[in-house]
Amino acid sequence: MVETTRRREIEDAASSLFREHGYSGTSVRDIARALDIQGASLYSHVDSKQDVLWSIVEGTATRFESAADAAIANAALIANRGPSARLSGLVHAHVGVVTDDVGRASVFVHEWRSLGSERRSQIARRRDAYEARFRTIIDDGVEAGTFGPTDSAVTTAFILTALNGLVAWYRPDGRIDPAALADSYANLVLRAVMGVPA
Amino acid sequence: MVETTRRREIEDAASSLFREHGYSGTSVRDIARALDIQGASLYSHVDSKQDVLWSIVEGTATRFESAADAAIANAALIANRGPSARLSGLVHAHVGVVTDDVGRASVFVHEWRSLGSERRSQIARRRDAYEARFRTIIDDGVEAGTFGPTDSAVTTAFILTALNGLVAWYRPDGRIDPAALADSYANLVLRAVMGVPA
DNA sequence: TGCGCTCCCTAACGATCGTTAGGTAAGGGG
DNA sequence: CCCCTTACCTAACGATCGTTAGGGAGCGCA
Repeated sequence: MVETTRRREIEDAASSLFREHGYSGTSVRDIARALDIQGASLYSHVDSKQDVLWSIVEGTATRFESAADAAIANAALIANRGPSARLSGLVHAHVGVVTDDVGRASVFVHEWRSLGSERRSQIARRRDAYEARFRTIIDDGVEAGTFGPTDSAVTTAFILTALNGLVAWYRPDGRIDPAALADSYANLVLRAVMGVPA
Repeated sequence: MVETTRRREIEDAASSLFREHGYSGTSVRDIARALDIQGASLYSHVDSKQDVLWSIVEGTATRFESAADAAIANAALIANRGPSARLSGLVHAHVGVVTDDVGRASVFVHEWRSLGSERRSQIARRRDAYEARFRTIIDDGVEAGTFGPTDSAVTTAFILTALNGLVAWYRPDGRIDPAALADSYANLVLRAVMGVPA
């Protein structure tokens, strides 16, 4: 029930199981088996299965928000950075959070639907606010003429789903360096929003 | 057990339930309730719950493949179409399949992991082949100098996850016309792959 | 009229689900 | 030495899971 090392191990095991089989495809006994204990023993550390999901989702949401905050603060520090640099910063931040812990990021992206309705709508609101950061920058860029004219809602959705799609294929033991990946993704995103189409 | 109208109604109901709650989050009795019959009555039309999932996934895989085939055949017909036009055709085809039936497309994208291992790996193979069509065109474009230099594996993953991300937010009753959406997405993809970064 | 076919029913099966109750063994601090 | 805490156990609960068995109502065709 308290925050211990064991609690983190439980959430780590749950993250990779939730990622692979989904929340409802994973039983409490599955999580316990990954830790070599009995299903009922989990309840010494955890209030409920929902409680575990919530910890993972809430914590990851906060990590995304903090990373975006830092990126924006950093852009403000180096004064007068344009929409391109700010968008690039957001992309780097987002990719960084994903590559830092793909399991938890994947659960955040896909399994928040399994939350109870109050918590689910809280996450939905925070997601909308997060998405608005991207859309605002895009609107700014379009207005300034830095970016080509677009439907900013569609463009934002395109970009964010592409970023979140990382959780579907990124593997930390793969051949791709996280920093290089963030650069590639930032370039793809920037080219997509900049002017002059085909 | 045979292909009837009822069978299609079952798969339609199952698609939207699988989309909303996932395969293992949806019970046979849930599907039946959507059709106002008893859970056990489904088994007059269906061999198993897995059978329903397989029909949806397999059928949708075929629709994606056919649409891509048609797009490529069309590009070959109008001789000498370059990588840009061919990539644009693939994007239009993909978006068309998604907007045509978001429920089934969503199940295809997310729930194929719930298939048994033989069927799951069959779908994985067909997905790889489908993805290769995109990557081949991108490689061609890079070689021809039409597209900017990139890691084509990363770029392909970026594009395909962005396209598949449509199932997360597209609503057929929304304000967005499917044809206009396909155009927007094709433009975003083309700009992303074309040269001259930020 | 009667036969078969389609569609759906109730009842029940064994398994598994999340969760609770109550107990035990080990270790550290008074 | 005793006590408290931490970490785990076994056993069991009621609910729900996918699925099967067997039967009945309605319709079309002989």
